Amino acid sequence: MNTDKHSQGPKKKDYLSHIAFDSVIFGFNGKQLKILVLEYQNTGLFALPGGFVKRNESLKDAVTKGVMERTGIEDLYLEQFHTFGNLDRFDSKAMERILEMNGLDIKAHEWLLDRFISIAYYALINFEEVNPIPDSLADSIEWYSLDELPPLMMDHEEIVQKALETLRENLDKKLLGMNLLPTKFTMKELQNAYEKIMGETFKRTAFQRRMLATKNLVRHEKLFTGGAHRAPYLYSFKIK
Amino acid sequence: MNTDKHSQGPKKKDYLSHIAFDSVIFGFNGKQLKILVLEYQNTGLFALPGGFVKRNESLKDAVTKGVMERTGIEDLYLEQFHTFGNLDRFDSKAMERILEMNGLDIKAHEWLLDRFISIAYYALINFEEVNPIPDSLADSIEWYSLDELPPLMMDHEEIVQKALETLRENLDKKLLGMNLLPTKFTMKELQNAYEKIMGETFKRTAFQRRMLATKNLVRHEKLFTGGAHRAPYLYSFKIK
DNA sequence: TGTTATTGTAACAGTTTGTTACAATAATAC
DNA sequence: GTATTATTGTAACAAACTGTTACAATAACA
Repeated sequence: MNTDKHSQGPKKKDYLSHIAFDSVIFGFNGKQLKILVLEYQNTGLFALPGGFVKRNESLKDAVTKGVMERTGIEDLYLEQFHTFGNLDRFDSKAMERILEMNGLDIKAHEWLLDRFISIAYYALINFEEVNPIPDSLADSIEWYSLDELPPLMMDHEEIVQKALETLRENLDKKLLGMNLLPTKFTMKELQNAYEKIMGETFKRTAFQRRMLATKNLVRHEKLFTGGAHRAPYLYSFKIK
Repeated sequence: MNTDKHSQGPKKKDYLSHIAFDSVIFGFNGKQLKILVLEYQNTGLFALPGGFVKRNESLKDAVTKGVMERTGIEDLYLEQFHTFGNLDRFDSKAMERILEMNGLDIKAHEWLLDRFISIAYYALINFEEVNPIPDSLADSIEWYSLDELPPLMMDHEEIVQKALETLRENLDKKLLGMNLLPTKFTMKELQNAYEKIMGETFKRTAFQRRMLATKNLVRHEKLFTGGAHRAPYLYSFKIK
């Protein structure tokens, strides 16, 4: 736990003004698709994990490091999908409240109340393999189902929607590189992931044939779960 | 022609610092695919048309207006495709030279020499239907074939590559909404556009059948070119 | 040794895509 | 007129892919 909770927040001189990033971290456990949401200290405000870009680091490094610091999750494969720049997208009142509730001086952090453009990234992860840790500004960090999201700050709901659209468009290409599933998984788990992400169901036999036809899967030993039926094979993604 | 050539450049207080945009304008005339490149006044520096975002306008409005001002082309359908934020992407020496050669005071425009993150957009247009006009900072604005591009400033060549990749991935979805072809066109012209953009050839009969199967085309009268052969039909895109 | 639930495939049909073939022309030459 | 030439619009067949049904091959348990 960070004990510097009430020490100084980000300093203007260290960061690029007007530039922020936000991340949509999709998590899956074989059954449900969720996303990671922060709740800010004593404010009732919910937001996506985000941050700012230091003057001396690349955008990509800033996002990789920033998401790690705010969630405690390492080795995320983050993919940029859109940059949000509407005029109404920044809510200085909310930001003021977050600063106030964290005992940070508003005058010293005035630059945070200005207009920001945000570059958004998404990632996929198996949420049973990670243990998210809230950063010093946040009260909690929790996995929420997409249909049970709390009201999110600013335009963060729009960001989630766009992330989901992009994820659906790229699923065939991206699932392989992502750690959404355990290293070894059954065909049923794979189908479940596809169905939950795409929001539609697939016929078992056609799905299985399509996946095997991609030549991206390696078959391993069978998985004996104790069920009174034929045991399924385990598969893993072929590394190209 | 802008006669304020040597008047003040963009003022720091009017713009969001550290934020720029760049555009890749693809042009096609039925035969060749080209992109629009600016050459800066007396510097030998070539760049994509770009600009900055005013504090009181949305990113989208800034790009729409900015591209119009720098190229003279109106009604472009611009599509955001990536945001570039590497550390090495800004070249302050080049920017200094551009200011100098345009008689702009470097001290007064120091903010332009700082690090910028750039949101990139692309557009498609029929380059015989427009007449690009260089803005006051630029010497010329010209259409260049992709394989005859001059060396571009900063990371602009990387931006062009990424634009081309995105365009290829989205061609089926995007061509319809874009004004790349004349209102009415033959199947051969459409195939030519596809081949030049995708960088590969297609079988005439299969291509024709695939296009007609999309139900996005309306057939019009025939086009009599004077050639000693059957006249092709003209088509236009169906507006959905 | 049955019974039950689930998995892996084969078989067939229906659809889409690749390839070849050929008839239907516009202009021109005679 | 009629033959010639280049190109276009489709049909016809094959190959590949997808949807659907059927069924054999199991793990565990009664």
